[in-house]
Amino acid sequence: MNSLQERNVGFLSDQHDHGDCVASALEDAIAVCGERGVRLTPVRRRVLEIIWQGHRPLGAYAILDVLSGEGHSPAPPTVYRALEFLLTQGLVHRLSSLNAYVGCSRPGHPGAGQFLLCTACGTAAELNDPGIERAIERGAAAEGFVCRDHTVEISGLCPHCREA
Amino acid sequence: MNSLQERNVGFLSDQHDHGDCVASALEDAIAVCGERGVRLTPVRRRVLEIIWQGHRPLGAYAILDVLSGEGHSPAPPTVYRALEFLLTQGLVHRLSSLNAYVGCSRPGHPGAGQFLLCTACGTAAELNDPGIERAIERGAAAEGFVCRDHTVEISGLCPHCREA
DNA sequence: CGCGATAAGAAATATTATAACAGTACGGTA
DNA sequence: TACCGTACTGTTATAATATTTCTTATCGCG
Repeated sequence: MNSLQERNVGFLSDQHDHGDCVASALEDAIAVCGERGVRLTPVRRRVLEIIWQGHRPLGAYAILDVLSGEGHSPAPPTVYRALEFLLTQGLVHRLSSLNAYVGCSRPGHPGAGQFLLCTACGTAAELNDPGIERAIERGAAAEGFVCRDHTVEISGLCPHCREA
Repeated sequence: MNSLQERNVGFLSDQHDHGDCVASALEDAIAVCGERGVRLTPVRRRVLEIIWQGHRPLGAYAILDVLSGEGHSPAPPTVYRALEFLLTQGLVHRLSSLNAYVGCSRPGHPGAGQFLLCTACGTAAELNDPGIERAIERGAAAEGFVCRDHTVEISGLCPHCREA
């Protein structure tokens, strides 16, 4: 299995089975939480699964709707708390330009990642590009700025949509 | 005057007078709008001034509050419409990680810019770093992605706050 | 079991943003 | 100048996103 390795969430080679993708994301999450002694409770786990169902970023209320269709009808704080936990553990990312959430391609790893957001089909791909990170670090340092975190969200057309 | 040149909004050499800064931003805006045949109406102009009062990003409702304290009490759409205009004309930027707006350092120029956001004092500095832009373009291209726009918001500590 | 800590439920509300429609001011033209 | 069409603003209502607060339940552990 690919425990704790980088999951492919790019555009170029996503010929994988989607169910597998969710399943392995979940395995990683269980492993990460186990190691850290934090609890991947049913709600948190279910929210993570829902987020991993697609490569499309999901809003908190979209997640809420899915949960509601399943019998539970939790209130917003339940979802936001689950998301906060998942963010803290590095299992999901928040895309602030979309107010939406996606699974993290490197569960449990630190670092922010960069995102390619297709405006046509709505998919998101995560990069962890050292070149971009270096350039940012360098640009910040030139201003005497100490970098703690970054948001890099690139919108445009994915390889599939640019042709259509 | 510095008509249409790049305004310094960095941390390193902001020893300028703040009133001048607002005034010259306004001059630039008037020039840009004049050239383009679009109207910098009183509301739009006032919103732009309010945004330029500080290096701190301002939320739409904060702008609304300032306007309310001045006798007008416009409703939210008035402010959002002014902001939309200013965004379209390249006179302000929106920081999506903060849901807030700042003046653009290169009024009227295309391009997204990158932002250094100090979590301690709340100031924002704009970069237009070709190195970062190249790295992003390159990273996107490697995934076959066509870049249309980008959001780069770096949070951390500015030179003043890192010492304190 | 019983205790302390962590998580979830529930209600209300805050914050950010937009839709829809009515009225007003502006700029061009005759 | 009077008219007309467009662009701008006012107003009301509401949507979408997120948080506060307090209560109740569950978990892990001694």
